[in-house]
Amino acid sequence: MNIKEKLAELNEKGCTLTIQRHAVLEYLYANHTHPTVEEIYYSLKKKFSAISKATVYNTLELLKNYGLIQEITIEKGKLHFDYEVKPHHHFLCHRCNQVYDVDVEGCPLAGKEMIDGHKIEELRPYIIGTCSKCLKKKG
Amino acid sequence: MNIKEKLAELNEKGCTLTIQRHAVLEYLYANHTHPTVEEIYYSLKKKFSAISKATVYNTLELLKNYGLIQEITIEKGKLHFDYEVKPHHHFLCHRCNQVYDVDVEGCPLAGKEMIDGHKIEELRPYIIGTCSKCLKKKG
DNA sequence: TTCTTGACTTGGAATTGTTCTAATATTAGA
DNA sequence: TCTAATATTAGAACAATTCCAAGTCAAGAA
Repeated sequence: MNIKEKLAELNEKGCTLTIQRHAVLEYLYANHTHPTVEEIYYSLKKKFSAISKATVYNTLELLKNYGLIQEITIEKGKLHFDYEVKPHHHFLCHRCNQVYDVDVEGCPLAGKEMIDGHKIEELRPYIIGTCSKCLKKKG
Repeated sequence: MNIKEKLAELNEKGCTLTIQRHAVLEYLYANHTHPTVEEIYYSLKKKFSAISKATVYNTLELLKNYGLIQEITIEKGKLHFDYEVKPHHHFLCHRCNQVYDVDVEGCPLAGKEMIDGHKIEELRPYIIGTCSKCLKKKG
């Protein structure tokens, strides 16, 4: 889903499209690197020096609740965010703390609505390890 | 793996078996409810009134590094721990914040060592939703 | 056993990440 | 343009975790 579609959806659903909200969504659209809240905040500060951390948190929460972005809890103690909401695996390198997308086919949970009597609402398939770049450094 | 085997493994590897470390491992062995650090700390306080939070954190980190327990980052902002280290899915209910084990067969990552050039060291397959108990409450 | 050294634990301070709050600013509709 | 509702701001408050210095304990040497 491109950014115009997401903005249109927000608009349709009656969400006020402030410049800050636009900026946060735009930032995630331009940076598919799974940034942390801190990274988003400091990057936006460069353009909108008055933007507040609370606004960044509120906006991320709002976009998440509209189903337009994805929250990632792969790294302990801090949140990452992803523009892409289609279910896909995330890989965290415990050396450089970079989060990568990885493609895994054949997940048995795909499309499932219930498991053990619990209602499935979101999949968060995470993998921890050492990324290709850090493997090379090792030598 | 039962607790005696884990204690033996610690001993073999030259890890000092203090009463605090024993207590933390014992607590996880007796409570397969995926407790948070806070829950572990306050439960142990009842028996060992002098135990410090730092020791609980240090011990959990140590046991994790020995591969004897598992850290769970399913809930934002806080850690849960699991005595069981065999890969299995965890389900977080976003209403009651309870973490459940769920059984999912046929994970395509099982046994895999590499993905996209990254070295896989740990799988963290998480699912978010509403648990069976909370689904009943809803009505 | 006593001594010594290194490892472990403690309590509290410091740090980090997130949420809350009250005041101000902006928006959309009348 | 006015009004009421909503959004943003700055900083305080809060929660989870890590750090630190001091004291304690454990294992091996004498």
